[in-house]
Amino acid sequence: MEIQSKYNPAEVEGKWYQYWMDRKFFRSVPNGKEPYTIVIPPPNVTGVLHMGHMLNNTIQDILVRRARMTGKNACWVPGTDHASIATEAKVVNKLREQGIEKREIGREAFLEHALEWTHKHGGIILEQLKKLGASCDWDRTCFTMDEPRSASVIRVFVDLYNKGHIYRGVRMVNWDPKAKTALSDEEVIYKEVQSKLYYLRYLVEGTTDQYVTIATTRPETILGDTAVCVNPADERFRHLVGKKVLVPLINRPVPVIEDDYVDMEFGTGCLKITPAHDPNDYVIGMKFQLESIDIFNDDGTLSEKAQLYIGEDRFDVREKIVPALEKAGNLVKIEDYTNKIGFSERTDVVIEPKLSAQWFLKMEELVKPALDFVMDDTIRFHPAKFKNIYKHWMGNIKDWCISRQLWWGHRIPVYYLADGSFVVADTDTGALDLARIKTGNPALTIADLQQEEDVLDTWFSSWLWPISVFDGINHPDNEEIRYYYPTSDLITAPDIIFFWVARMIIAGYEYRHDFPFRNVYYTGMVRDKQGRKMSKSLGNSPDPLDLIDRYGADGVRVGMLLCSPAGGDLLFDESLPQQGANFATKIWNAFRLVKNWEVSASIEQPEHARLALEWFHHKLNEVNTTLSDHFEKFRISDALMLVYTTFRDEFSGWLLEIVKPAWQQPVDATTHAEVISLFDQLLRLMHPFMPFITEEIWQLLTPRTEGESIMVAQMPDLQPFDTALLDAFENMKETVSGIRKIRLDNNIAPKEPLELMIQPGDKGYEARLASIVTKLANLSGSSEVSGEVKGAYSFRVKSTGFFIPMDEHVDPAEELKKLEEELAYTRGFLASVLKKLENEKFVNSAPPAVVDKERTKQADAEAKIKVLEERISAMK
RNA sequence: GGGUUGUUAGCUCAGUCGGUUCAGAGCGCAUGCUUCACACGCAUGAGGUCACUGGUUCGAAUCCAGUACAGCCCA
Repeated sequence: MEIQSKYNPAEVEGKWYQYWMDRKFFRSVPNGKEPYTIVIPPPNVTGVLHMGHMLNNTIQDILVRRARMTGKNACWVPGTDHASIATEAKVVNKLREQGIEKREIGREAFLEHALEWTHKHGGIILEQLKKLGASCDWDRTCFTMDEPRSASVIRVFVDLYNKGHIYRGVRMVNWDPKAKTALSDEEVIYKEVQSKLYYLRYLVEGTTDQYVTIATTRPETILGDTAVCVNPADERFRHLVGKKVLVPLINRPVPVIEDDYVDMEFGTGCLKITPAHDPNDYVIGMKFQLESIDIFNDDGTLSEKAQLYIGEDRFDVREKIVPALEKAGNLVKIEDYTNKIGFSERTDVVIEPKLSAQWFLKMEELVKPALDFVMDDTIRFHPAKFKNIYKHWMGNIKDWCISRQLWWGHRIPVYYLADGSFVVADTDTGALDLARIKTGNPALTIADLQQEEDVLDTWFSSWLWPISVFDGINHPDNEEIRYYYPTSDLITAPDIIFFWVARMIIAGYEYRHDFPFRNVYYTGMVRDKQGRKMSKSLGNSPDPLDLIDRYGADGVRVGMLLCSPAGGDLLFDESLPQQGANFATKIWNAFRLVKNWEVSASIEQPEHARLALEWFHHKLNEVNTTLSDHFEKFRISDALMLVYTTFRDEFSGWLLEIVKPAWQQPVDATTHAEVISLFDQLLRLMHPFMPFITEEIWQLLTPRTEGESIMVAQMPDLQPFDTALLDAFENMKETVSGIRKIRLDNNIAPKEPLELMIQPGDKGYEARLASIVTKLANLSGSSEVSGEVKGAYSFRVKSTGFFIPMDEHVDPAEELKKLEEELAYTRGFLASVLKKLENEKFVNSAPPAVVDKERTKQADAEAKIKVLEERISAMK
């Protein structure tokens, strides 16, 4: 067989993905096996794959592939969400470029444009995931606005309304003046900005020279002021309480009130109150029954109620009102000031707190089981530190504003009657029936009902995702939901712990009376090398597909994981996928070595090969056991590092080097067959991390029948291992390293054979492994001695002394110096052990096992000191 | 401002709930090697008062308290 000297990921990866697809290996249907289920965090339908997706989906694929190979019925459900605000914004922009305004064409036509957009862009991200190797069951691909999912959302809204959990209320919401919609608190990003603090003085009514000075960062909002507030304990302003002051420029008289909310230390200690445009002022406004004057239009321009600057943008007005105030004699001073301002996550404009009528979901009752079952580890968070954050949020939960003033989304199933009252039903005919009953008027028609214009928050559909992808809302008893729910693991980023994770848990308990997933694994955020978030504006995010082109999907997958502990950020650098690609090459080269051996049935298996293979069997069992433990604890990075070092160091570095026949010599058939078998098992352990190269090599390693694949092969069984043999082998490695070091220090070529003499102690050397040392260290021979060897280099492993006689090379003074350093170190170590053992309290109170270990250390150190002392005295 | 998490090698991080020669890994760095699968490699090595200060304990990177600094969440 001809094997290419270079591994070519681009060729191999496409081929095998198609092979898996053609044979429906990703497909899952309920059967008698234990299910393993992951629902994908649905990416935004208009988005493209970014580095966060790469990390997130790599981890999911690793878990799913491993589950499949450990006998489970693995099901990974892909899908996308409709992303109300982001998608609507993109469609609006696109239409605007064509000179079309959303309002002009109306809701129906707009939705057609949005759907068209979705069809055009919606599949891109899922196609990109295929390049990564994602083993999703593509037949199950869902969309939050497809038919079953939409019906689920509407059904849940109606149900929660009927249970009394949903209400309509006027609240101060986060208003996005660009998208012209309310946002939930979680969609607001607070950023620190350099702004100004303006000190303005208000004339006390009925005087001509008495003023009160307030400080504000938003001078334009004075037009909506309806009070000035001071702290009741503040002597400076006592005389003003109960009087009125005049709002500058418009001379509206407003009362001076007192409330201990006001911080006496901040600004002037005197606070202007604008109930319509500040959440805290709103609370005070309610308390004192102040008038609310809404001076802004929905697009952030000033309304007629502002009296001045009508129709002008809020930021333009800020520029203009300052000179006007100065001219009117109301501006006292301006200071630089740093504060945090909320920005829209989607449109990045400054959020305007605004009073408006919205739909809310009451959270207080719903969160109860969702909080308890996380705190008692029914649902486990990895890492567990996120439990605290979760608890804090759940404990301080506020009602969820679920309405959005948009068209792209699930239209709220509320139908208004002419008198402003409303009915809630999942269809318009259902609503009509309810309306007829409610009004007692059987003559009502659908035309008499006006459906709510607003749509639901996108998260109001994603929170049902683990249920709705199996159609468990519409058909709660269907076979799929009963088989796949609860799902196994959720892999997501911590920044949506409230948006999504918490709410899915809430919905799970409300609609399935059970948790939606057993484990939640929080990935870190992918940052650049300097620790900055990857963003389009910084241009510091590599294109994932370009990375796959250059390093192969396997290389990128390994690179993403090499350095990403759960919950910890990943500082991405191209050296990481480079390292992954290098590792793929390493595997390929090991394969070439093994596959290019000439095999001879007529030669005996050498002793060193037999021993090394026996050792590696045990090593593999040990690794497999540790690997299972890592996976159980979601230490995915550690798991990868383990297979990485096992393949590179133990398999390639030790095993293959030992069994490798001499140049152009054949290998015996027994050794060859065993190496192939061990290689096969290693490939299985590595497959979840590097699906493509492992499949390619697995298929070439031995003849396979049509339809076979490593991805549906089973992982090696967990078996016990001989730790004594593993320990002995580690000592052997130390011996070989000791000889190599002597060669390096003395410039002795590897080709030059050396003679080794061994002075056995009670530890550090096992004669049965001698043949391996002889091969690896290129020894001309080895023999046991009982005493000192003169004119030799020496080193020790445990209490065994090793000598390389080299009269012509050895510098006795140098050798003596090394020995004395080693002796001093060992004596120091012994002293610290004795200090413990001579301490009665230690001997009496420490566990016997610990004391025994100390005694062992003592004995080992004493033996080594004896060896060293003998050696030193012999040299003198 | 409130809450919360962290601070271990040049960098990124482990350290499995106080005890194996426990101070580790990967990368990077240094030195040597074009050795026959692999220089995308191999061999060997250097690097750390475990942020600081106290306390508990026979014993602390690990537990407790405080300090400094940093991050995250919330207002």
